[in-house]
Amino acid sequence: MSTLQFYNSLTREKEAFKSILPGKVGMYVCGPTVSGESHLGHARPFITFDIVYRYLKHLGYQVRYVRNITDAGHFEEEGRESEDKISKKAVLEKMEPMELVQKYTNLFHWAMRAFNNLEPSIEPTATGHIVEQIVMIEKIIQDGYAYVVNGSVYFDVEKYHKDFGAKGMQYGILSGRVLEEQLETTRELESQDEKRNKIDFALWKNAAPEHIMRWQSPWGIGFPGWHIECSAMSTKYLGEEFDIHGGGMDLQFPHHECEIAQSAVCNHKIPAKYWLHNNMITINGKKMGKSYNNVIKLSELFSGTHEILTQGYSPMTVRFFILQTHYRSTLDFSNEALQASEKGLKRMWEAFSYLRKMSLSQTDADASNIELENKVIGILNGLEEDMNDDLNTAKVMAGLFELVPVINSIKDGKIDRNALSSKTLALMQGQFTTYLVDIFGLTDESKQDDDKLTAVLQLIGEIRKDARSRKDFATSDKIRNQLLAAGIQLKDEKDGGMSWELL
RNA sequence: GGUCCUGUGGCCGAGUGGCUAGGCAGAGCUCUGCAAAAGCUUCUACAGCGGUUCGAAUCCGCUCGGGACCUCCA
Repeated sequence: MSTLQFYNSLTREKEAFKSILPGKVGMYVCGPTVSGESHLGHARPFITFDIVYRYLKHLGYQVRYVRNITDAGHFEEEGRESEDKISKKAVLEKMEPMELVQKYTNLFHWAMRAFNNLEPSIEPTATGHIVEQIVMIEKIIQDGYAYVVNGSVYFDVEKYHKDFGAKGMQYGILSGRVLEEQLETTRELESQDEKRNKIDFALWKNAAPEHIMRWQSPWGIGFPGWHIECSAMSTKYLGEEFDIHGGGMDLQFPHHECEIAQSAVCNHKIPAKYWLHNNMITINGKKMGKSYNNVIKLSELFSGTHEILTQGYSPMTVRFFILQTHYRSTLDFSNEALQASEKGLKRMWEAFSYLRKMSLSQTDADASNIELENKVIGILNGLEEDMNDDLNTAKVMAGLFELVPVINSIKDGKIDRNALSSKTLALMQGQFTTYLVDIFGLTDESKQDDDKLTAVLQLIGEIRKDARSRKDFATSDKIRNQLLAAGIQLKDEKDGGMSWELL
């Protein structure tokens, strides 16, 4: 029996996972900023952590999964025009900011459902937790690690680093950055610097009159800084110290580093034990991002309406594509790669469909092919080990694929049904279901055919069968070709039967 | 410029000292009236150079290439 291991960004090594409370896990994952439509890049963390969530549940843990919605505007970098990207776009689109946020939240949820991601236990919004954030900021000010300037509040990174570094919580502990170097290398920013130090970050930002998203605070009217919401909400719902904090690698610095500093001041401890970061999806080797102008929105991805795409890719194809790679590797997007996933998934799913419907004999006869039996059992038992090894979904998938020819050969009669014992066949059914359905969250995407269509096709199938038995291939081919043109593909099975697929 | 990661066959992508990844594509064969599907077989690898070792894709060094973060970002 292997045990679950995670690569912990905090310690930079693989560690055995042990929950703080036996049997219970608290997990916080940074959610989307709903100022725009979700894109392909968003698919990765939310599918990755959906797998983490599903796997922990599979292992029997009771998991509280918190994933926030960032719906409060974040300011841009100091030195640029100070603006809130949500409110800016709201003006452009002539919408209420909350209306805009709601629209993109809905779209995000639509995409998550399409991917068959389980809903988090709690999905808190930043705007719904302004009070908690203000309380936290007040505490940080009280303790002397933040200062107020012109209605804004900034975190004093240098003071924090000096005091908490002595307690083993230095600024840079997560990202491996050395503060002294940061102080030297941080770029010179233009003008109006209210901050004592360039690396200080905002906890609260004074809102200019034209700024639409605004709240009353002890320091005037403004809005929260871009890291405090996660600290406030994770503490509220998971406690001062919880098990897992997840997100994309790009959030490691500064976002998660700042979260640690804020929480450390308030709670005197690093908020999470295990920090998990998924790697990026790249397009032609470049990270996808707003600033690269190569963003494929999820709606475009599914429909194929983007100039990079030669066709649309279904949510399950995308999910499968992501699972075929380890989550800490970069994943390069291309039409070729997605088409490979589409075909691979189809083959896997068809084998699985046959396997799950296979009725097993009740007898306990031994396998007639011991070698094959042992090979199959070896692969099936190895899946858990691969999954426990920092969620090596790619390797699990490879193991399952090795069994596909076995299943198909049984189906085609090329391998005798008795080659494997019923016990092993049952194990195979169980493991395929567990991994593909329960843990990987894959679903059947084949178009549903209704009863009437089934009856019609059965009739047509019989007519065609008669024609074939008379060697009237002109008729049988006409039936097959015309149905294909109508989007129904007929397949003659080995056993003389016929199956069809709606294209 | 600083910090870090990475370079596997036509494409995607596991693997971290000796043992096969896997998917897709290509080729051949089998089955089939034909097709589709499926099965079997098969080809093209570990960026380059040097070192450590009985043995390296895997460890070390250098060279070259790619990327991430340092700024909103999944």
